[in-house]
Amino acid sequence: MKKSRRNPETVPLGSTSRRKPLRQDARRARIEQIPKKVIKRLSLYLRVLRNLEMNSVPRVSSQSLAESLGFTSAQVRKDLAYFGQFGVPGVGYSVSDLLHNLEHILGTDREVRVAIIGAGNLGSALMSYGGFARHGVRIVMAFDTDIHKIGTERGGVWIFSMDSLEERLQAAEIDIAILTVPADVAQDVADRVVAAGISGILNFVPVHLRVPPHVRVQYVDLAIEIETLSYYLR
Amino acid sequence: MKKSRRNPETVPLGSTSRRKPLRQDARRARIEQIPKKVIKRLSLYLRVLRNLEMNSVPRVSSQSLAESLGFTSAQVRKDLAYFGQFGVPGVGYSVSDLLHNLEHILGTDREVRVAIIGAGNLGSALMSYGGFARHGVRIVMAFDTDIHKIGTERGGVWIFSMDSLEERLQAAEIDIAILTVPADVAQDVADRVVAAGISGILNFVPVHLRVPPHVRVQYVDLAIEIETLSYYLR
DNA sequence: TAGATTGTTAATCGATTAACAATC
DNA sequence: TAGATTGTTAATCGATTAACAATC
Repeated sequence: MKKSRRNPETVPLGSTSRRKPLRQDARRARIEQIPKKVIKRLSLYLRVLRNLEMNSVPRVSSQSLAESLGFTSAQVRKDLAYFGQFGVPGVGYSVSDLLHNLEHILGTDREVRVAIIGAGNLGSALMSYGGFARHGVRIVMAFDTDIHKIGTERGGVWIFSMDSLEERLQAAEIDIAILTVPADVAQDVADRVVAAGISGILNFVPVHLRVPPHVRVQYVDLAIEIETLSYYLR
Repeated sequence: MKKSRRNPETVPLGSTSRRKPLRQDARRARIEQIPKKVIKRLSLYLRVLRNLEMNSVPRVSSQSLAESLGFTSAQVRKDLAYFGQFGVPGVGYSVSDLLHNLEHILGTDREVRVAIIGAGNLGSALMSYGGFARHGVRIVMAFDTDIHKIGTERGGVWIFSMDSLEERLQAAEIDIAILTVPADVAQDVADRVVAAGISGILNFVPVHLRVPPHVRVQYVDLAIEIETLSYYLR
């Protein structure tokens, strides 16, 4: 016997009452380890959906979502299928429904609190960078060793001494640390951040960090991006 | 009959006379399309090799190269095999030989000339960012529309008017454009840059760029990195 | 020589795409 | 109803790893 493809209480497009079963799906999904590539694409879908919502577009198909990012429609549907059923056959997806569902899955429906460690060129540029706010990301504080920077602020973000790192990270309930420190201290700083209970690091330092398995590190290495491009020049 | 695994005129470790056959290999490789992931790892190997050379380490095995980056030794050997034979069985790789070979393959043995389009927070941080120089990357010029910024410099890089974009990119023989402009003009700027003959773009703007097939775009999307991390927080 | 490590093949693993019944 | 589009399975494609003969 074939199992039904949708919950019995079928809900009309635009309703939010499908949210409860989804959470369960999401939890199950998390256990069977979703590929990181899928998560990245989810975040890209979210960006498109936000644009569509801003333009008051009510519905979107996997086809058009895919086209605006250069993917295939099958990939969009497969990615979403990891987490549940969000569309209506023959109709497509409700933009605002899918948007909220994806935000919930990614955890950006609540505030994500980040701290920037190292207020050099890159660090302080990020402090003033406006692109985070609309993704529910809040830069709460920054740290540096330079006595001239400590106690000042940039883009509304205060810079504290590295001496107070652990206690402030904990008190401020920081979720993610952005590392923009010199290469020779990166591992030490990472160790301290992890010891303070942080489990997500965005690392701009060109150094491979050794961290415990529960800690996630995302690398952003500008020189390597350029070097990769360089290969393809003729 | 089995074909010999190495050139007849076997050269001792440390010699550079193996370079000529390599170029041929590299060219063949380029035709049968190397995966981009391989190119990225090549660049990571290069980083480790530079550290080893700085510490006067003469030789390295695929095993130790892999360990310092969290890869497997098989992957290191497989990646290198796309481009030729660089090691000596039972001995390993000459650090300086492999380093120079990889630089040649990636094209960072010659100067890579880049321009930064958009001298906002991020753009001007990159202008002062020191991390590029040791990779043979030279930030030659920057562009902006702000009359107050035009004619000034930052980190030794001059800011020019966007009006002169095409002619200056060409005159200065720019290889790669770094895009740090507002989202709503990103596609327009990309079109102009491409029309000026640029075929490599490093894009910091959270917008999917539509470019001709010969143009390579690398995306660096900070908000998406954070959103991806956010998913993994508990 | 004995031990170590490469380059390469085959086996495995994982991700993408095509295709289509189910559904609106 | 006819047309459109989903969710999902199976087929394809690609990337990683294990294993080992060849080599130093």
